[in-house]
Amino acid sequence: MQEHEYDRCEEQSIHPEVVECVRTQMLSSVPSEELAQLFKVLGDSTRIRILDALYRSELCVCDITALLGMNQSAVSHQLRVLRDARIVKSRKHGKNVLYSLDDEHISGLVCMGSEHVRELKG
Amino acid sequence: MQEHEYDRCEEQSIHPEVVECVRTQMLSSVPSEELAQLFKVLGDSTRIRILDALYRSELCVCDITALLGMNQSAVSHQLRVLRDARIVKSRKHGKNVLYSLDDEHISGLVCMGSEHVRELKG
DNA sequence: ATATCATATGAATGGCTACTCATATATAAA
DNA sequence: TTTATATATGAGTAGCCATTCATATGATAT
Repeated sequence: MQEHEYDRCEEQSIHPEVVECVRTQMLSSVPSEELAQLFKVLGDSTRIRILDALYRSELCVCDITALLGMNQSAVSHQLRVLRDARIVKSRKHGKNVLYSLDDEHISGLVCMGSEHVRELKG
Repeated sequence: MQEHEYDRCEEQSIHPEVVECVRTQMLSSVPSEELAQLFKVLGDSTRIRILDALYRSELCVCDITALLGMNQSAVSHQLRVLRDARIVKSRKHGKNVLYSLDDEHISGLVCMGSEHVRELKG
């Protein structure tokens, strides 16, 4: 995250040197589609609430359903999205399926995101 | 993130005590709608690419447009989304408008997210 | 085996959103 | 002032996605 003096702007509409420099760095960098996919999965309040709950305890589907006051089918669909993204994992226990967070990065992301949100208001 | 022994599951479909306990903690917790909104903004590859570029240098709109090889209008629309979420900020410089990241949390989120993505493949 | 309970899933749908096109605004240059 | 350039924005549209409904699967108990 360097500083740039923008005296170059005066002459041309674009600044090919800067653009080329940044382009080079970007190429070896973020796989944007997959990263966006991860954030997309986190970008739904139902899924955030599920993660918020699972952060506090391993829970079965009907518990989550009760917690959120939602349709069981809707919850299962969202759990599938979270499972596919390997954000949560599940294990069978009798008739129940118990869900829990699969990765420490995720709680980190949620914490850091919450901080950002908190600061925007404060 | 406590452990739970799930012997309770046998008798009833739901476990009211656990649910109530988790519910209490959740109430004083994440404002899920706003947090989801933040992640939703990050959940688009065009916007991720813009952030990836701005992480490396302050850039004007036409530079970003050239970098992404996209319609200028599309870029401006996405910059607006990022600006509204206070993820990027802008300043005028002659005819140009220079954009840069507004918040350190964001680069942190992108880094942590990238790590998650990287581990899923590795 | 049958009934019941917990979870998963396919199809249908309404709402949202990223992009395009056309155009407006704003700044600078001639 | 006129012209050109940079950016912003409103309307329109196509594609995506969260939820619901109906149903399937799978496990336990009777």
